[in-house]
Parts: sequence; structure tokens; C-alpha cells
Amino acid sequence: MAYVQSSGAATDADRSVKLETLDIFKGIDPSTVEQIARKAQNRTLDKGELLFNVGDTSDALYVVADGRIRIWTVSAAGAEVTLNVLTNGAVFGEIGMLDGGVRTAGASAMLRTRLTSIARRTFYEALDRDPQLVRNVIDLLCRRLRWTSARMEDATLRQAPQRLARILGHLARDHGKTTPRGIEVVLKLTQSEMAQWTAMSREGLNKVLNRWAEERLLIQDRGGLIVRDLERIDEIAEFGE
Amino acid sequence: MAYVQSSGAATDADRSVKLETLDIFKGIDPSTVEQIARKAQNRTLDKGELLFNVGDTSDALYVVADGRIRIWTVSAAGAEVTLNVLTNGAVFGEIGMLDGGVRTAGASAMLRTRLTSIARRTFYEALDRDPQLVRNVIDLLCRRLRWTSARMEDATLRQAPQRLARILGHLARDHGKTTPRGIEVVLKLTQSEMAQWTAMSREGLNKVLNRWAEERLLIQDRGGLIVRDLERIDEIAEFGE
DNA sequence: CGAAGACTGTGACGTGGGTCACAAACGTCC
DNA sequence: GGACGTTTGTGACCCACGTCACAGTCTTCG
Repeated sequence: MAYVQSSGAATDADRSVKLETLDIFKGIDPSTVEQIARKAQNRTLDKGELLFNVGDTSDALYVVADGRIRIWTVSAAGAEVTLNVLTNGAVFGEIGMLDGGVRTAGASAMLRTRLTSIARRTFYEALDRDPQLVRNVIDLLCRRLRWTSARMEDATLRQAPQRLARILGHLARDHGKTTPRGIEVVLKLTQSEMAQWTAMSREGLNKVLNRWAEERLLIQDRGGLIVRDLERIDEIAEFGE
Repeated sequence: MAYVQSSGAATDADRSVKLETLDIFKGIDPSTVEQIARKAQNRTLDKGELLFNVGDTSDALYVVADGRIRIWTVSAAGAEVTLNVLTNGAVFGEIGMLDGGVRTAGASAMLRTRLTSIARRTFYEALDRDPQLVRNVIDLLCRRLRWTSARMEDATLRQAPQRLARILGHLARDHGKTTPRGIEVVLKLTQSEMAQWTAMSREGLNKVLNRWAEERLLIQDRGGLIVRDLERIDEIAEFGE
């Protein structure tokens, strides 16, 4: 089986990500995937460890096997903005791998994280063999482009609270667990981390969050966050308060 | 020859764009390109005419044969932001053509413009036949992604004057003609058009432009714009004033 | 358990840049 | 050469948000 190798104990195996379950390998001959998996490298990053920096040369694509990766950029002044936070099963770094250019963003681990990396050579061999993989790659790139366009729009024509609402919606949908109390966000982030993500100041974010808590749109539960009124949050993201 | 057909007088022929000169067809068998050119459609838009709107279904890619196309998005409040201005030889609309999704941005003509369009069917036939075309498409998408990322950064962590400086640099480099007086921007835009592009107000842009004119960074010559100190403009784009 | 460090909460204050409301200058068409 | 529409120029005013400067509160670890 084309498992992403677990570098830890056997009990970790269930949390591991199988390559063949990834969208990018959907419809690909299992033997091809297995071959890629055999040549793939594994790597573990400690909390806070840098995987790559803006401007680094690049020749591999990564898959988050278990953990959490933050993708970011820095301004000339040194301010960091988070572009995305990736969890198990996410693929990243494909642009550098595909075109061989330098990295346009940095990547680092938010906690101890296991990764699988696939080298350009390996990937291109498979690309030459399987036309379906080509389609999948094109699809992936298109999806990325659409996602970036949407975020671009957010950045240019939405105000801070709208951007925050957008992120909250994303957190609730992609990292939320429905409970009697509301949608619990499993992906726990500090206010500073969220602030970097929404490109606002920590203090400003705090104030908005507390206002919304008062209005019962969400509950703040020591570090955790429970979304109560996703409808309204979405509305704010789209049209403002 | 795989010319983009001129729908106008023969004198327009010299301004026409040949498909085989486009990056996306670099290294492709001429007969394949010719076949695509034969199946391509031509279309002329009047000044201001809408080619497609956000949310439209899409099944074609376009090439600007002669004229000028503006790509834009709208906020829920109705404010338009220009994402790019395209001139002869530019390719656009490829994402929708490739993945069949709806358009994420609108496109309209800034002046009377001739376009060539290539349908998904036609393109995919060629894609199946020529693996080099696949590489070219992947390259194009990667380039787009890098460009969008850069603009994304501009939007989130640069201030208005920096964004303006960025656009000026782009105008000077990609649409400029070096003359004794400085780099003359051939692509003439009104201040309103530039303001939409830099996501600032027309009034604000005006003030910055006049300040820079006083500082001899540029000359404003009734509608035209001449960049005198590109070094400094680039510096401002990167580090602020 | 107690201290140090991280995280959260909140007000005072400053400012970039948008909106409004004009006036002046420029085109272009009868 | 008026006259009307477009573009440019400029000041008064305003507001969203960032920065600063704290004070609480939670965690974690010796």
C-alpha cells in the first residue's frame, strides 16, 4: 500500500495520510502512486522549525502527513502575513516543484509535523507516464488560482472585520466539529496567529471577536472557539456589518 | 501561416498577433498551431463592451489581437477594482477554459479590440496530442500563480503610494518607450483608470502623482506620463517613501 | 506552589487615506 | 468660438485601524 511512512510509533499509522487518497492522485494507476510513495522522502519538523524561506530554490512538493504548516510572506519592513494554515492531507510547494523557480512564500511548522516530500524528478517521471496526472495537476493549479483570486479580492476590497469573518467561516467549515453548543473549531489558534492571518492587529481582532461574542455569534472558550451563527458570519464576510 | 485573422482592413495585418509567437505555443509543432488557428474564432469588441462577467460559464481562452482589455472584480458594494490591463499578444481566460468553472473576474474592452478565442474542445485536442503543450500550460499557470501572489502581497502589506509605484514601474517597463525626456508610457490611462488599478481613490492618486512630479520623479504631459527616475520609483514600491 | 512567560482585554491617541464638494483646464462637436 | 462632458487639482472633514501602554488571566515548569 502506498502509505506515507510513519516515522513514529505504529499507533500513529491511523493518523497518517495515504498518498492515493489525495486529489492529485485521483484516478491514477495504483502502481504509479506506489512507485512515487517508494521514492518519497519523509521528514519531521519541530515546532516553529522553518521548512523553506522566500527566495529559496525549490525542487520538491510536500504533503502534510501529520501536523500543521503555516505558509507566509514578509514585507520589506519585516511584518509577517499568514497566507494559509495547512493540516493533514494538504499538498503545498507544487509551484516551485513544477517550474523550478524560487519560493514565493515561506513555510514553517506550527507544531511538530511529519511531512512527505516528492522530488521534481520523481514527479515528472510519473507525469510523463500518466496523462491523467497531467489533468490533475492542471486542476490543482486552477483551484489554487481561484483560491488566490478570492483571497486577493478579500484583501483589496474588504475591511478587517469582513476578512476575519471570512477566516472564521473557513475555520468552521474546514476545521469544525458540530456539537450541541455550535460548530467547534478544532484548529486552535491564538489571537495573534489569527491576526497575522487576517492581516490585522492583534488588538483590533480582539475587539471584534469580543463584540461578536456579545452578540452571540460565537463563544470564546479558553483558546477554543465555537461558531454559533455561521449564517450571519458569512453575511458579514460578504456585505460587512 | 497561423495568423490571427484580421477582421478589418489589410493594413491591420501588420499589427496582428501570430499565434505561434505566443509563449504558450513555443516549441509546438507548427501544424498543430495552424490547426488551432483554423478553428479559432475572431471577435471585435467596441469600446467599453463587456466580454464576460463574474460568474459566467466559460469555455474559451482569449488572445488580444489588437486593442486593450481590462480584467476586474467587483465588491458586494459595487466598487470595481482593476486586476490587470492587457494589450496585444496577451492570453487570458485560460482558467475557465481549462477547468470549466465560472469566471472569477470580468473582462471588458477599454477601446475597440479584436480578439481571437480558442474553445476548450480545440485546445484539449491539441493538449492530448502534444506533451510540450502540457508543459507550456503548466508553466503559464505557474507564472500566473506567481504573479497573483506578488499582487496579493502588494495588496496586503503595501500602502497606497507603494502600490502606485509598483504599477508605474510595470507601466514603464512593459509599456514604456525610452526617449530623451525619460521613459514615456505608451499605455495611456486616465487617473481614474489608474486609481481603479491601484485600489485607491482618484483624488488620492492625483495628490501622490503631483508630489512625485514636483520631486522630478516623473513628468505629467497631458494624459501622457513620463518616468524620469525609475530607480527611485522601484525603491518606493519596495520600501515606501 | 509560586514565578515567569504567554495570552487576552481595553482605553487613549494618531494617521493614512477615503469621501465630499468644488474649481479649473482640456477636448470635441455643432 | 461657445458649450457641454470629461479629466485634473485641492482643501476640509472623517473614520477605520494601527500603535502604545498598560492590566488582568492562563499555563507551565522548576
